[in-house]
Amino acid sequence: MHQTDNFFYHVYEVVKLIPYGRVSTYGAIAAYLGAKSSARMVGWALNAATAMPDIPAHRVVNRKGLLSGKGHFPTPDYMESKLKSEGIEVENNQIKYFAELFWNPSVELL
DNA sequence: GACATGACGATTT
DNA sequence: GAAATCGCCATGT
Repeated sequence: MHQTDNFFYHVYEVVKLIPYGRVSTYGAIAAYLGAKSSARMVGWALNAATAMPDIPAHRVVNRKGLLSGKGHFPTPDYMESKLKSEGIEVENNQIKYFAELFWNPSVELL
C-alpha cells in the first residue's frame, strides 16, 4: 500500500487543514474529496491516522457531533480531553455548539 | 470471489 | 421521533 497513491493521503491533507478549535465530519471530508470516497472510508482512513502525530484526528466526528471514534484512540479519554484543551466543549460524547464549530472544507476551504 | 464488517449518512417506516 | 433499512466501498476472512 502506497500512502501517496491511495485516498488516505488526501484525507490526511484535509484533516491537517482543520483550524485549531474547529471540527469537521466524515461526510464533509468525503464530499470534498469526491464521489470516490464515502463517509465510511474516511472513518477507516482516520483509524490509520491516529498513529500519525501530525493528523488531528480528534477534530473529526460524525455528522451529529458525536465522538464516535473516541474508543479508537490510545486511551478512551484522549479525544475528549484533547478537544477540551482546544476550547471545545464536550458533553456526553457530543460536541456542544457543533453547528458553530463545524468546519466544512467544501465551503471554508474554497 | 462470496460474505461479513465498519470512526457514516440519508431515507423510509 | 426512534428504529429499521439501504447505499456507500475498502478490508479481512
